[in-house]
Amino acid sequence: MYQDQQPGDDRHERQPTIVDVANRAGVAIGTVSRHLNGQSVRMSNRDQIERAIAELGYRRNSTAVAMKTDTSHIVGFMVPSLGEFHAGILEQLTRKMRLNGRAVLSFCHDMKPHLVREGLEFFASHRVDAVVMDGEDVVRADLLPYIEKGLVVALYDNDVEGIPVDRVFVDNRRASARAVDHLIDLGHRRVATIRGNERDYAARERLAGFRQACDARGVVVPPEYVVHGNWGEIGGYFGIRALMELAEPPTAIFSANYNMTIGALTWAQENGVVLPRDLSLVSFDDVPAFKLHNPGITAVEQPIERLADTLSSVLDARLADPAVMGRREIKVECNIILRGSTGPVQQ
Amino acid sequence: MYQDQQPGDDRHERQPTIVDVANRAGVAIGTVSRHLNGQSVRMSNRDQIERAIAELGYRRNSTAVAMKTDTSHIVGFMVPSLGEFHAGILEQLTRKMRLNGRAVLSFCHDMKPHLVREGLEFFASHRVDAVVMDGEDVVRADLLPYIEKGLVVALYDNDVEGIPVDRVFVDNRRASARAVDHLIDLGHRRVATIRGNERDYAARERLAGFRQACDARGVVVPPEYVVHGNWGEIGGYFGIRALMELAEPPTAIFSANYNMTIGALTWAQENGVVLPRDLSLVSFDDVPAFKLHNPGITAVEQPIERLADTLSSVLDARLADPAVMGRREIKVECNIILRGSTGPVQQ
DNA sequence: GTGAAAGCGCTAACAG
DNA sequence: CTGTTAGCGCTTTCAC
Repeated sequence: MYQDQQPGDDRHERQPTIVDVANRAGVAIGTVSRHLNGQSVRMSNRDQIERAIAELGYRRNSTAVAMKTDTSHIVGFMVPSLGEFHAGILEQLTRKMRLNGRAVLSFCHDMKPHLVREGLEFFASHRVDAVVMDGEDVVRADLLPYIEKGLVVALYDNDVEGIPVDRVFVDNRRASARAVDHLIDLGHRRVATIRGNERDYAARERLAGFRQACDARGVVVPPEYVVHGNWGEIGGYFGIRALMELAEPPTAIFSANYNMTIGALTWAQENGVVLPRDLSLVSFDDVPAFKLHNPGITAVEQPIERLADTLSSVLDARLADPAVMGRREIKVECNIILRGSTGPVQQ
Repeated sequence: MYQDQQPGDDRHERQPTIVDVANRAGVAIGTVSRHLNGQSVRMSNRDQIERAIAELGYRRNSTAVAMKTDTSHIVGFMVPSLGEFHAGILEQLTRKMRLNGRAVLSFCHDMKPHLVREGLEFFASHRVDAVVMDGEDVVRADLLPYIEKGLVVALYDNDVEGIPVDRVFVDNRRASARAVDHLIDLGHRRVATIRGNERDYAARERLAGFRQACDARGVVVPPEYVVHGNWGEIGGYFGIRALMELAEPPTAIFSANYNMTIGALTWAQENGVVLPRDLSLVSFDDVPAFKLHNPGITAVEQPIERLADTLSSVLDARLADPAVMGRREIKVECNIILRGSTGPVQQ
């Protein structure tokens, strides 16, 4: 049934182990292990070991290490999907983690509860050192038991309240307020927003920022100036339409994310609304397409690299000593990139 | 120095193991293991085991399994960076792999040889089932030893010739030829290209497609109509400039990737070149920004989902039986998305 | 079917 | 410093 095990067979010939190295170097495996882990070893032995390793082509079996030490040097990354923002975070996270010898295992849950469970289960059973995730609402119920079992998790982008984890967010509220301030500075008084899904923390914060800026400057916002875009492109498309078909349409719009902005732009283009003459538009999230667009889109830029940096240092600290410090919540600031889509109010 | 180990301490209380389950269920660990692996077990035992698992909150330790079986159910994914294309592949790959209980571990090598070595080393030592990677030229030298040691790898996007691995590409040549055909159909005779880095297989193929289409239609391509864009945005920017400042500038350009197209578009915008009146432009790679651009950019769409699908079935087959089948090279077709950036030649 | 037992490759005591 | 040894949690013989 099975092929004969010819010597020199194409199948894996057993990889050399620490035992082989020890034998060849004429020392005990303990010594090899110590050397491998950077502890000091008599110099002559060190050379012997190095030599044996090179000759054998020995490569440490990290699964064995993981099993023994209960740390895998892998961190899990769980997101709904890998659009520009999350992909950017993943890329930077990968870079940062690599400095501590860790790699990132990714999982997309597509907003489906059974998939978040499956992913969490995978992570936990593979003993990832930690998991970083977008705090979608769908994860709340499932997350808690893992955390109680000792899983280290860090949330970003979105919050799930009431669970004891570290958090790294952008200062959604402040950045939104500043973006809206910019609109008001330009003389706009009829300013509207296309908002994200209300069950998301980020959406609530961005809306709060919008309101805060308007209130502070005495700009009143009629209820019909707040439309739901539900984070998506079509939401943006119909959102702007609802706004522009009002008897008294806004002269400026704050769109709470990239996708909705794309939708809004599409509608504007189709309907001959020219920016910034007929309408000023500012978007949360900056993406390459906005720079290229004519006119360029004024946008709130999330500092992806800093987010990933922060995430990774929070995790490093937490992993170095899981118990010592209280839960942290860090907010990082955004930049506002001024481009041509916003201009003085006309009239 | 250390905290007292209070019972109920916040630190990990030892997770239940298969032994605990066996004890609680009153069977031997072998029986539990068999049940866990889907082999048949006496029904009464099955129930006992299930029960014990539930009560204990037992979770299989995949690192132990990995060590024992020498398969981790993890596949490595190595790319230079996570731009739109690679991120898309990763996302789909994640989805596909999940169906077979695998997850994807990613690593960005930033085109630095020492990082590709580090990544490969990480993958190998963690005993990934396979690695899928963009066949960048930088990996060639390092890859071979791993393959000889039995590492399963699949290449996509770009080739590294002369190594025994599976390959999944887009039909770069054919797709390019079709895109250029479209230009010629529109009456263009002065057609130029901004090409990618010549050490890359994809760049060579796309150029070959360009040439092939021109030759077939009797369109002669003067040497100065082939400019090097080196895959990047600035390459595209200066590439189009070189072309348009020619005494006899082209009336149509085929840009060999997304980044160079962005650069070209930027220059065109800055210099009052309006598409498609003054110039027709077709790009390899389709990205969201192209749909939004005014006019929309005619582009070759790489079928990301199909690529990932194919990659994952090739790997499934290979992993099911590493020896049985010869190396495979699969080419998948692209779609050409016609938009407003290409039009009949003017004059 | 099942239980007992032998490891997988490694780390971390432990005694020297 | 070093060698020896006891496991980590699991799969997989091997008898029964």
